[in-house]
Amino acid sequence: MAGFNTYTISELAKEFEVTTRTIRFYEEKGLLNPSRNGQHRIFGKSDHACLELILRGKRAGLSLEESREIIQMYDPEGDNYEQYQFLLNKVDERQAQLESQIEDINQLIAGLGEVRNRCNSALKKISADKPANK
Amino acid sequence: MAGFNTYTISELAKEFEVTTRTIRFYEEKGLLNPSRNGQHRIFGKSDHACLELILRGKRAGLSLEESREIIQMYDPEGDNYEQYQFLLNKVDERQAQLESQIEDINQLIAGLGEVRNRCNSALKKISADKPANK
DNA sequence: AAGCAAGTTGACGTTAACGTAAAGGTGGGG
DNA sequence: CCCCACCTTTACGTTAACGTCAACTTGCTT
Repeated sequence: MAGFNTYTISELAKEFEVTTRTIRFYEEKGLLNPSRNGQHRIFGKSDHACLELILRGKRAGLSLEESREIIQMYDPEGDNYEQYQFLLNKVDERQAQLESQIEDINQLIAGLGEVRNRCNSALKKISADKPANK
Repeated sequence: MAGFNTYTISELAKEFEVTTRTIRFYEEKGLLNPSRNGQHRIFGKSDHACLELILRGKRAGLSLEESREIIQMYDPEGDNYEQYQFLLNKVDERQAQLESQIEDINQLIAGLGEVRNRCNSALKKISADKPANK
């Protein structure tokens, strides 16, 4: 262990249940920016937050590129009026996409509800055909 | 065109905006089961429904394997009590997974809300520093 | 007959997201 | 001093999900 809000690569790996290879890969892709102590990587609070976001994005079905885009929103490049307006638009776009994704998932769930109904009907019919055990 | 509820490969491709290669690939993987007129594929209503489900699953971030699993739920293999019970469990599992996926997405959206707030604050500050145009 | 659009089967190429093995530096404990 | 656990870089391997030719057949149309 090094400082306070810092992590070694294996600490991060253990906490988020990923391999060290995965973490190095995310760094390669520019999604994490650890500092160095000689050769060794030192991950800070922001790396921790980024990794959390990446993995959440992954569970949500986002690609690393999409997660990177979201990460960049948290850390805007310019600071003038147009930049912020542009960023707000991007935020809205991304939110719309995520919401339409929720719709798709809800439709899948609705479909499963239909399957469940059929199952229950079939089970009822079976137990009606077999009134043996009562 | 052939019959009533049937489609050629390019009709399906056009309707769902995918390539014919994609459709053949899904057949290769056993996700679609077109009948044949000689060499030519003839897709029916169930193929149409499956393709719709596959693409919805894709937008939701599911792999083809996961979509296949869901498809198989619609068309149960056995028909005895245990089979239906087993299927009901699978349905519940999958639904739970989809719901937790929605949670992840909602957290991403919440994060975007934070970004939006920061943006708006920054914009307010900028327009406060520049009361030139009243 | 000739050609063109639409379909077919291989077969190899590509990208993303890592896995996995090789070969080596580095600080502490026995 | 030597081993061990942990870290490093380099590099090739792998899987999913198609893309992209190439080389045909088939049916219609001119």
